[in-house]
Amino acid sequence: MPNIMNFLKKPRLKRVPNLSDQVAKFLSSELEKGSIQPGEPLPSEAELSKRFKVSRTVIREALSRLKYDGLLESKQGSKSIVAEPGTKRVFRLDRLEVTDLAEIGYLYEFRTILESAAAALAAKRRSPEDLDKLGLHLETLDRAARDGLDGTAANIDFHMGIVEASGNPFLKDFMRFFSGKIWDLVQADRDHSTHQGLPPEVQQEHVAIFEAISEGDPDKAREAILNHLKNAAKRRGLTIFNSK
Amino acid sequence: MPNIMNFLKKPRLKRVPNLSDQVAKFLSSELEKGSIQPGEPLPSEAELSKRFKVSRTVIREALSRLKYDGLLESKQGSKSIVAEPGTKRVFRLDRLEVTDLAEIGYLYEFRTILESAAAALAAKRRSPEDLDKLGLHLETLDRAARDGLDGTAANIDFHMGIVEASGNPFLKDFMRFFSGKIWDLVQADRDHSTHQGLPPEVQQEHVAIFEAISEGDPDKAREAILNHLKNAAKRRGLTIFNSK
DNA sequence: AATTTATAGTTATTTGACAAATCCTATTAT
DNA sequence: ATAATAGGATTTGTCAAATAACTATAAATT
Repeated sequence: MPNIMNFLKKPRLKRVPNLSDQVAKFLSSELEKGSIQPGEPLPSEAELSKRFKVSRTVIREALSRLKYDGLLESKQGSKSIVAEPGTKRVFRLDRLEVTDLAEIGYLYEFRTILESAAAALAAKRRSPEDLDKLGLHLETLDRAARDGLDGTAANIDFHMGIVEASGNPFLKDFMRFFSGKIWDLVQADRDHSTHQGLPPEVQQEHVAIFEAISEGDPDKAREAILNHLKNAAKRRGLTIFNSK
Repeated sequence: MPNIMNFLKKPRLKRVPNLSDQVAKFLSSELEKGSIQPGEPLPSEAELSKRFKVSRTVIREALSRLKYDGLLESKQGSKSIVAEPGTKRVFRLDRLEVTDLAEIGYLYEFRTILESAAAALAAKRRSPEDLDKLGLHLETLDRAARDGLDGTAANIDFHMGIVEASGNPFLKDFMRFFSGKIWDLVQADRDHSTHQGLPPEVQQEHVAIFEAISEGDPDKAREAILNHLKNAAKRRGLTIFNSK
C-alpha cells in the first residue's frame, strides 16, 4: 500500500513541456541521427525561428542547452556549428521507463558492476574514518530493522559509504548521480510491496560486506556485495542477468 | 612531434564564456553547495536579473539549462524551485584537468572497471556478428601496425566493439560518452611521444582479449583486458592504482 | 595578386510587452 | 470564527523589435 503521507514529500511540479523543451529535444535527436555533419553549421537562429514558427527567444533557449552539453559550438557573428563527437560533456539518463523490465535489469547490472568494483577498492583503501561511517550506517540500519522503521535512507547511506571508501572521485560522483535513478526504482517497488522495513537476512549480508572491507580483503568484499545485490534482485523479482 | 596538419582537423571555435554561461555556472555551483534547499524557490527571474545586472533573457537562458539538467523545476505562474537530489538527469564531466596526474589515474581506473566488466559480459553474450566486427577491427589494427600507420581509430573501434558485445545498453551509452574523454587524453599523450604506430606487443594483447571473448571465457577475458590496460598504462607512464 | 574596405549576415544582449498560470490577501458567505 | 471566493499582484512562458559586437564574403584599392 502506498504511503498516504507521500503527498508531503514531493512538491514535484509536473513539468509540462514548453516550446524550448520541444525544440531542444527535436534538435538533439536530429544531431544524434547525424543529420548535420560535425563541423557544419546549423541554420541561423532566424531561420530556425521561421521554420519552427516560434520566437527567436525559444530557439536561443533551446540552443543554449545544446551548447552547454557540448553538442554545439557558437561564436558571436558566425553560425553555430555541430561539435565533433567526443566533445559531449554530459551523460544523460532521462528516458528511463520504469515499466520496461529488461531496461531495469540492465540498469541493475550496471550498478552491480560499479558497486562490486567499489567494494573491492574500498577493502584496499578504506580509511579508519570510512570504516567508522560504515559502522554507523550499519547500526542505524540495525535499529531501523528492529523497530520496524523505514531503513531506506540508511540503506542508501551504507551503499554510498562503500563507494566513498573506494577513494575514486569519479566513481563517487557518478554513483551519486546514478543511485538517484536506482533508488527511485527501488522505492517505487517498495511502495507496491506489502512488507514494512527490511527483511532480516539483508542485515546479515550488509555485515558480511562490512567485515570483508574491514579485513581489507578485496575478493571477499566483491563476493559479499555481489551476493547481496543478487539476493536483493531476487527479492524484488528482477530478472537479473549473470554478471559476476 | 605533433602532427603539423593538426590545424586542419579541428575547426573548434574558442568558446568565450558569455553572460548566460557565467550565470549558469554560478547558479549551478550555488545549488550544488546547497545554498537553497530542495523544494524551496529560487528568486524570481526579475530579481535575479536585478541582482546580476543582466537582462531577463540572459537569466532565462541560464535557467533553461539548469531545468534541462533536472536541477530546477518550473511551472508557469510560480517560481522555479530547487529539485530533489536524485532527480538530476545528467552526469557532467567537464572540469577535467589533463595536467592533474592523479585525476587521470582515477579516470583510467574507472575505465578499467567498466571495460573489464564489459569484456567478461561480452564473453558470455557476444553474437556471431559481434565477433565478426571485432575480428575486422583486429585486422585493421594489424594492417596499421604493419604499415606504420596511425591505428588510433581502429583501436577505439576495437575497444568500443567489446563494450557493444557486452549487450548492456547503459554500459554502451556511458562508454561512448566516457571514452571521448579518455581517448582525448590518450591522443594528447600520443602527440607528445616519439613513436608512430602502436608497439608490437599491443597487438598480442588485443588478440588475447579477442580469443577469450571468442571462447566464451569471462574470467579469461577479464584477465586479458586487465593485463592489456595495465600495460597500456605503464607504456604511458601513468601511475595506476591497483585495481583488480 | 595581395591587401584593405564595405557590406550583409549572425550571434549576444537589452528592453518592452502580453498571455497564462499561480499565489496571496481581503472580502464574503456560512 | 472558519471556510469559500474573488480579485489583484506576482511569476513564468512567449513574442517582437532594436542595437551592439563580431564574422565572412565580396568589392575596391593598391
